Amino acid sequence: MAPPNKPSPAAPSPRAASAARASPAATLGMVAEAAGVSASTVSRILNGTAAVSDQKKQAVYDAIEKLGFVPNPVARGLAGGRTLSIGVVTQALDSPFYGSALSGIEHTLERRGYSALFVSGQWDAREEARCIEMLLARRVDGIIVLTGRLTDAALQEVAKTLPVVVTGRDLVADNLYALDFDNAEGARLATRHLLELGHRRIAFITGDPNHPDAVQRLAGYRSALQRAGLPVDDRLIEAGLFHEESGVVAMDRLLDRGAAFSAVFAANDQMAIGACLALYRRSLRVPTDCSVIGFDDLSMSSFCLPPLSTVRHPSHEMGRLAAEAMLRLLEGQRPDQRAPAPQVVVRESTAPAAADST
Amino acid sequence: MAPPNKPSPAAPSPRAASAARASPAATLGMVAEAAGVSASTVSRILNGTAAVSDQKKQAVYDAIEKLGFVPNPVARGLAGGRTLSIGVVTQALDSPFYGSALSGIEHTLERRGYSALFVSGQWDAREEARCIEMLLARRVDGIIVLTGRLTDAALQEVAKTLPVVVTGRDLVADNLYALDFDNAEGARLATRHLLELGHRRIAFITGDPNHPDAVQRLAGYRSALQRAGLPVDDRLIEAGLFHEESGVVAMDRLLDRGAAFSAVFAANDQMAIGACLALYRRSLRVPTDCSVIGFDDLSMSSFCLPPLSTVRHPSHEMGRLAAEAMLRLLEGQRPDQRAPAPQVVVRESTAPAAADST
DNA sequence: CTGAAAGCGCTTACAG
DNA sequence: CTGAAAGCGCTTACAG
Repeated sequence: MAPPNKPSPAAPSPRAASAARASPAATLGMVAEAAGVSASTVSRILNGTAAVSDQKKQAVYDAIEKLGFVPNPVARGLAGGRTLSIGVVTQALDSPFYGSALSGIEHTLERRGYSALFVSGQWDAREEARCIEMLLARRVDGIIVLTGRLTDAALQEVAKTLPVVVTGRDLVADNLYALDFDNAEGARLATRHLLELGHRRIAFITGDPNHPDAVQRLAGYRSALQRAGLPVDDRLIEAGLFHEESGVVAMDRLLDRGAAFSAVFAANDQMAIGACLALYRRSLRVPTDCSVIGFDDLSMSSFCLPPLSTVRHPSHEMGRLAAEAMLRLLEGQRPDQRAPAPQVVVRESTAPAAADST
Repeated sequence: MAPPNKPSPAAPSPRAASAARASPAATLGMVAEAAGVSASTVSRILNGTAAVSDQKKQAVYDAIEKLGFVPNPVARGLAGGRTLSIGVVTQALDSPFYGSALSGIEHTLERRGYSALFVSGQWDAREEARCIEMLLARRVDGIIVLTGRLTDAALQEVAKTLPVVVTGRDLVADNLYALDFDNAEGARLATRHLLELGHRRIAFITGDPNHPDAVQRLAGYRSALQRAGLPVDDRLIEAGLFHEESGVVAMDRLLDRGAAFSAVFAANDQMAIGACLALYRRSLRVPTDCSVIGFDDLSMSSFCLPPLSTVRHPSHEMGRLAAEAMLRLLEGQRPDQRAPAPQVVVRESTAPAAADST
């Protein structure tokens, strides 16, 4: 419909042609020409940057439609400084907990036109720092850090460059939002659940002591015991590394040293699952011989044998909330998302203590 | 050391300043100036595009060091057509199988300077197509598709634009590499393992019939039975959806209809785990009352109670191989990576059939 | 071996 | 309300 004003000045260069052998890929300039307006105008319409007459607007939309134009985010990123991408540093892509959080992030970001760049820090502060460098180099618009081992100071430094949201910390700083989860309270609840069932000697498998979650959960365990007027017996505490195998090792050690307990609380579900296997190997039944409770409520935990009691730490929702907080930061607003309160999920791995073990 | 030839023409613009409040971010131009060479020369050194005298080379490296210069991949992508990023379309970020594959991809790509853009197709062909559009718009250098529901034709179409590697298919096309895994053989092996244990009535829980993996595994099951001269009884086949819950539902149905069987083969570990729970609910013991074998060998499967027998489908390695194939395609070479042969992993969920059930 | 110049596809002051 | 122009930070023919 729009009359071709002049011959197209932009014959596809050999480079462009090889980059897109299929469709030559319409550019904003081509849209402008087809609609008989300037490139600036097309850009403004696309970004809602300025009011444009309805007439031109329609012409532009028609041209976009006809040419199948999709703005090039790379060029957009270079010119405008915004790439519509958010960096996400996680510990691992193959973790049941983090995987679910990533999926929560992806879903809420994508419906707002952002895409996520996932990089994993491998539980190592130096790696995490490298991830952040890389994300900075790729000019992401913001960075979400899932817990991790970076210092608060390092995070605040990053926040001087672009918006940051971090989970698992209690930290306030400019251009940064911390979405904290009450791990201590969660651990307290888990321990209390066991106490209420009549258990008095409750073992604890802690997570990696370098991980903030681990120390908070240990603190919660201790505090629940103390509130109940019970001693904290260090011989009942064994360290794991948050994965299944470390749970079996920890439980083996507990058992080998002849520690007497009628219940175990593992600082996460994966270690609880490992602990159950160690118990099984010795023909000890859960929960008859020993109750076990985990932490996180992974989706797989309801399929354990027996289904695992745990404390709910909604990973998918945590991811969603973190992403929403990032969106608010990007809009220049103060985020206000709050993590849900921890809550015990009672399934079948915990039972009242036998009369003789109380 | 390099004498400042002329006053810097590039005072940081207000935009650049706000985009990087912390460090002003050195550019290639600044490096060139500091080293007393042209931007072209710096670019060539960085890319090894042409021989450069050692003298200038050294000056440039010094300048890069001093300024802490990191090339901007966004600009690089715009100018050179290469973004050093690979799009990966997966089904879900929170799947134990795919998560592990993604991690294999990430590791091998990152050590070659590429980064991965993960997007998930949600088990939906239309979603997958959208993911690919998005990746194309972001100008990734190549796309890895983990199985998925796209037609072969659609994939070939994408391969006209950029290199594609896809898993779970047997497909040859230009600029595309299919890394296939022998699902049928794996299923045959699993079934044969059960047969060798003396089982004669073996139930099968298939995966989503729209998924190629599912149909191949079903075929393998059938073929093993036939080779053994046994009939295929459709009443012993029940469909699941590849997740745990569908495994319990399928097993419930099998049990409810009074089908007689002494062993079950589930088309993946997640459904096998679900099946075990259903059995447990009815006080049926694994493997005493019923043997169960899965497929995939997820890392969690060795922690099941009892530890699950399965066929090894090495997700992490599959990811690594797919990424390596992509790297070769990018180098203009023909990939030659082959998926490892399937292999039964015998653990404790399978046992000889009781005398009366053979 | 090395520069100057044009260009990648957009955005954004700057002027109407 | 709308254009022309400059610029984002690189790469790559094109000429020496």
